[in-house]
Amino acid sequence: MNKEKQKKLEKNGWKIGTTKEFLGLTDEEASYIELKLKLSANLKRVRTERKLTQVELARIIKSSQSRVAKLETGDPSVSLDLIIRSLLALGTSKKDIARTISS
Amino acid sequence: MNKEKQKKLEKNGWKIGTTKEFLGLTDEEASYIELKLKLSANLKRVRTERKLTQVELARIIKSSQSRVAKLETGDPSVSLDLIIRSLLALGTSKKDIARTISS
DNA sequence: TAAATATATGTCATATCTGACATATACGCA
DNA sequence: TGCGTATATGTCAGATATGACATATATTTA
Repeated sequence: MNKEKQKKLEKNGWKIGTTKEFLGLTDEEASYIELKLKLSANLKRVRTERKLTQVELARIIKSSQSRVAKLETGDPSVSLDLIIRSLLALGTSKKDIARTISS
Repeated sequence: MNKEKQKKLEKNGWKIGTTKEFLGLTDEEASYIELKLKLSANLKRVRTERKLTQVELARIIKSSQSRVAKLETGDPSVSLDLIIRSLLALGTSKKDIARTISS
């Protein structure tokens, strides 16, 4: 996949028009990235709601603080698998995950 | 993660009690696997509805027939990322994906 | 303000996922 | 039955994701 495009995408809040057309993403690519970003944002929301630090979450999911940071900032190196597993580890229900996806 | 457990899980239709307790999975593991299996089954459903062969789907997602077979049989070697991307490539909406997840 | 705490970024060796290939099995249908 | 077509399974080299670490940058607290 296209790491560079996604990296760019995550940084520009100043765009004119959609980032999708700016970067020339296909519909699938755009949807996929959008999905990941939504779930990442949700993960951060859930963690902070639970008043956990990134270090604490890292312990729970048996990872590291740096990876949690990457999870939450939508770093292109993180997989949907890890995002979903982290959400599940925090007790997020399937219904909530579904809600986030279709929102 | 635990490939062997999942591999077992996918084969036994004859279990007594839940596979989860039989295999000693944690709640997160069980939910995660269940999620993947649901989405895999959905992918197969969508493909056959569209009257596509595995070879044709493989072309669309730029993969191979064998990987498509693995996608659809819930092989432990396939990621959620690939399942989701395949569904998106077939035009499945986020709403539909969400429905599958919370079903 | 400074120090403490939390989060972000960069890098890397290793683990896991990937497409591709060979080959096996299943399912028609003549 | 055998033959054509579709799907499943096994393997592997190369690609991508991973946890861990160092370190930079925010953010909070005294």
